[in-house]
Amino acid sequence: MTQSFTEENYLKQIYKLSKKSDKGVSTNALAERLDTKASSVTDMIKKLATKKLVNYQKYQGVTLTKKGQKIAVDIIRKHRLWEVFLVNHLAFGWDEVHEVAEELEHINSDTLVERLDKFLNFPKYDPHGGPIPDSEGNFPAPARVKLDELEIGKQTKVMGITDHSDAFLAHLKKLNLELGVAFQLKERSNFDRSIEIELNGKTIQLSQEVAKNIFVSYNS
Amino acid sequence: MTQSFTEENYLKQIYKLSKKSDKGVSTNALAERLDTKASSVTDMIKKLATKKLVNYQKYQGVTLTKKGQKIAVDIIRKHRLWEVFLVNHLAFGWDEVHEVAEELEHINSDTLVERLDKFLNFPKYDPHGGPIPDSEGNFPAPARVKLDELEIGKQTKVMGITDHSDAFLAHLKKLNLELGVAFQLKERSNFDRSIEIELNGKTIQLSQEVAKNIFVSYNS
DNA sequence: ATACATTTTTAGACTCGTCTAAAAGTTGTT
DNA sequence: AACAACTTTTAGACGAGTCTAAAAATGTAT
Repeated sequence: MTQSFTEENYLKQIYKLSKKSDKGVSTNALAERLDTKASSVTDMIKKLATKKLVNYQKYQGVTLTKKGQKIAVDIIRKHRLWEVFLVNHLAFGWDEVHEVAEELEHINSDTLVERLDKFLNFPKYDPHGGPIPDSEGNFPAPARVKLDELEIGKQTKVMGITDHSDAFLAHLKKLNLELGVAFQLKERSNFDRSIEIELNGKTIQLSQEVAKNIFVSYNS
Repeated sequence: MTQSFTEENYLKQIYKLSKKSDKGVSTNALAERLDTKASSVTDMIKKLATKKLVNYQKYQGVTLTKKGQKIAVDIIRKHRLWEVFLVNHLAFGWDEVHEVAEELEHINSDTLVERLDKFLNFPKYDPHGGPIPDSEGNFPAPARVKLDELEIGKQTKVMGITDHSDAFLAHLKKLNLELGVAFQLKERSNFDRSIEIELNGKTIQLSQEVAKNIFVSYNS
């Protein structure tokens, strides 16, 4: 069975949104991400459900089946491999890359993907730090990135720090930011690159200085 | 203005077919190439005509406008550049390449194409010998290929010979195969690679031995 | 030059993915 | 538990690209 460009985009977005919470993905959330209307989303979800790519019950949101998940992960694999190619070999900046990769990820050829992977030397992470799944769909351990460079919106976890001074440790302690603590990056100021994170329902501000010294996991 | 995947394929095929003769391209020929029905072709041609990409009068076949031609040549450029990439860098065989390039040629990014061109070192010919137009749409001089390696169906011209013996020259003379003579390659036997060409309305058989010693132009 | 064969176009219908407007279901508040 | 607010689904329509069947135009014989 084969999917259209459009179906693939739905599956990819369902995948991404279902990482953010463990409930089914809502119609509205999907509509917003795909820049379309809720009614269109309902239609497409029904279609994907008949293809056994998603689990769906009216009003209850949607989740991917094993089959649907495999396809979604495969698209992410392709997307990230192409990003590596564009940045490492075609001199694209990490910020120019996304749009083009968005098109390339739908090219359909297993041979192409495997040979590209080999050509790129089997990279584990894309230029943004995103882990690249292998052809079986297994992700490598999440990459560590500086919190200062994390993408807005990411759900993440404290993996380590670079500054081990007592002052810094004390500062973190006061904020309850210990190793392994999970939180979400909400905003980054254009002015001073200070950030706002949400931890246990509380919103906390961090300066760029602090953010630079914290390593967090970069998840898919 | 932007074109769909499908429109681009129509333009490309119209371009290719109009090289074969100087009349307008017929609806049926196009239908066969695009693996669709004549009625569908008529519909699409009307649409392309309103977009000023083709010249069209009912029952009189179709030709490309300047605009349409530019788009077609651009797609050929992309197709051939990707072929070079696949063969030279991803270890594809020249025969595995076409299908994938057929998809890649529709990726839409000028930046991508120009950087790919640079990465590949501005190649002039693709792995089959097809000339690669520059970004302005200008083709380099046609490549010379051995007649033994020319694709079936190609309209071509004698560009040179490698065997200069009297016997060979006499043989060619008898067949009217002189420098500059135009003809079309009709068939190649799977058994002994002898070929059949059409020259001035006459069909002529040539052994592989002869074909190997004749250079012909490889046109777009 | 008329009749037959072939090519091309039209007419109407279908699928895919989308939309708007309205109905139905869910959630939160009091 | 009932109302309001929001979310989701349904119903009906549309554009793109395709199809079949039939009509119109063109080409080819004799």
